[in-house]
Amino acid sequence: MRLSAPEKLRVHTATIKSVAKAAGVSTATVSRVLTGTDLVGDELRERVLKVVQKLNYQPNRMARGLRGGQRRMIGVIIPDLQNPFLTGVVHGVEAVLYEAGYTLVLGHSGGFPEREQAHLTGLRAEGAAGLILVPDNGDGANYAALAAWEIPVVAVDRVPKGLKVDLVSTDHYEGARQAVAHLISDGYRDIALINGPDGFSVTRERLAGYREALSQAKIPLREAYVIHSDFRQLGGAAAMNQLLDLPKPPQAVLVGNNLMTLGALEAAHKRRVRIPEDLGIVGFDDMPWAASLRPALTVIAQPIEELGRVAARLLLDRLAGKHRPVKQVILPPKLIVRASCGSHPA
Amino acid sequence: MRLSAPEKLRVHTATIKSVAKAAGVSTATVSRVLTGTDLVGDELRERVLKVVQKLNYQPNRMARGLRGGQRRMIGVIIPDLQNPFLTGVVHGVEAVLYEAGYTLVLGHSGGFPEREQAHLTGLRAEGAAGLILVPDNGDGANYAALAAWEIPVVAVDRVPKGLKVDLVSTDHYEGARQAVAHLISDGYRDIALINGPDGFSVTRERLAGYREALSQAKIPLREAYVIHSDFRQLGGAAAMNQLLDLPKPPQAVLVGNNLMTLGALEAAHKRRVRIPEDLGIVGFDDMPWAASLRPALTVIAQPIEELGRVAARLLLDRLAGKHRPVKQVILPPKLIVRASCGSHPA
DNA sequence: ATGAAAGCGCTAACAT
DNA sequence: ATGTTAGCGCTTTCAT
Repeated sequence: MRLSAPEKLRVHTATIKSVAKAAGVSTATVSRVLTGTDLVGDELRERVLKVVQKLNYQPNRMARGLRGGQRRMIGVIIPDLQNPFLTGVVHGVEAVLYEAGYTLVLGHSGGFPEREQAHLTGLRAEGAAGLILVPDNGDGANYAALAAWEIPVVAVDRVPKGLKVDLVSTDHYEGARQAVAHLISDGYRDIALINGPDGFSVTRERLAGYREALSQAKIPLREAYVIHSDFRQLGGAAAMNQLLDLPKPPQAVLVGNNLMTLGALEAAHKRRVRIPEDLGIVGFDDMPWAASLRPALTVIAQPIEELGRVAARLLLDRLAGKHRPVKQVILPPKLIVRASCGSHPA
Repeated sequence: MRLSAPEKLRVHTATIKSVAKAAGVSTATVSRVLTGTDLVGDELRERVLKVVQKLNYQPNRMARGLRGGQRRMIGVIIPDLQNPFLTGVVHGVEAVLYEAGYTLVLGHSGGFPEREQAHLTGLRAEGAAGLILVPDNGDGANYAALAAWEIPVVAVDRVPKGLKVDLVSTDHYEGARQAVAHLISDGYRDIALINGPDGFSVTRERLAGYREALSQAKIPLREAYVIHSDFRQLGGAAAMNQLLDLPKPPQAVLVGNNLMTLGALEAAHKRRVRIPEDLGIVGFDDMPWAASLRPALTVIAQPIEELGRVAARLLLDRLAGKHRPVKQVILPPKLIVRASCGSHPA
């Protein structure tokens, strides 16, 4: 698709040339005034500034970038714009990046590897200085090109397949272990796990934590109690239904993210399961609505914004030219006990 | 802040020149092959494509844009990245824009007018082809510059001060009217409104709808029942507390957005107010968690993604060069009755 | 301290 | 059908 009138569409904007002419100086002087790279006499500086003001002149970033200048743009790619965990991370990233004078460009893949790819190549063409990535569940082919493209990359929450980069993540193993241990101490024994999709690092780690807590309490693991869902609300509901349809339904469930928890809760309500009497629930992520749910939700809270802030700082370090080995920062989760699980009448 | 080693940082990337040399053709031929503007002989085309592949060449968008080419980037600015209503709108925008081959660059102001300003000038420098804007509550000074900058702009949800542009919005007047009328039909008479901040168009319209419904039922409006809050969770809680502290607290409340509703609900729970027996609640926006709240929430649902889609289409029209007068598209809201209001024992 | 001029990577007008 | 070249708006030597 081409624009209909490419020529006419050109907006008449002030350029460095028009400013120079109006101020009666050379373009170099204007550039110097604006970038502050070199001293300019007070009189000329004044004149230039005045004209810039009057013409509402704004240097063209493309032209600037072209001349080999510093790139001040950071790409951030997340799989889902509507997942509050992810937007929370972005919020943290931005707080730090903005402070450091970088612009953030946000892309999201919506679960389509080709979109992630499109954003990747787009950001490259746009000259992004660095990349913060919450990897989607592709086969890693996406990242092959990224490896060749030598800009700093930091991954958040999940390990990108086939890419050796810095990683910031919560300790999902410990989170799952704590949650299940808490449920056990409440008297629940038949405990299920609604986990993320197969293939994610988070998914593996949570499963490991779940196993550990069970084995610690000498409770055998039942395959039917571990379900792989899709991080989405509908998936959570489907998983819960599947569990409740079992000949021997679980007494408690640990759900692997915020949206799936919402779905699971809804499904339980529909079937008139009483929580926490008939079924205890612990969810991952403490969301603004967690306390207002029916019943108020016990959660494993991740330090969401901190994940983003740390990721941004790691990137800034690399951007500053620090060469150090690839690093993993693992932040601790926190159990927040509310009303969705309680003493089980075992 | 300057990068420490600007020179060394330049990533060695294939350019059109290196491709041309490697393929033994001129740069013009490479350009022609890649843009498809002109026919190129099969043999050369083959050769070029092969080299492009091998060198993993990616045309530099900045250089392209600089040459007066079409701009394919659309800026989207929202006040709050963490408000699911807003991310829902962006989702709708993107669906359409992506289809049309545009890239979306997302910025958010976080309630700071200077950040909105920064994004505006940034997008301008970056050469954005158009802008979709959910205005923040500034004094309109931000948009003065925007008016001079002659690119298409579409506003969503709120009327930007001092800017005459296309607008897409829900019928907030009708939404508020319906909600209050429903509460009245349920037997509630003392009905409060937790509204948005003063100065927003939405705020005015909802107040008008609220007034209309009351006057229709011949219920006098009480000033103390109308509270201006801030669209955030804490604000909603504070407003609810203020209402419940009144000598004569309301029997029902209409809350002006999703996050404030969460806060209001939490505050009511803390004070052990029974809903809907003691207090009926209707909230704006149907969110994924609305049905799982305690109690399930009656809401005025906005066609969130549709708002975004329509906005994107309006922008695409203008981008295609269609000149038509400024237009307002007002979409209908929908009342969804759940359990947070019910027959009131009047 | 200031100006002239080269050149960033690319496309398009002009040659051939 | 292909190559040569000018120039997009800017920064940055290199002169002066």
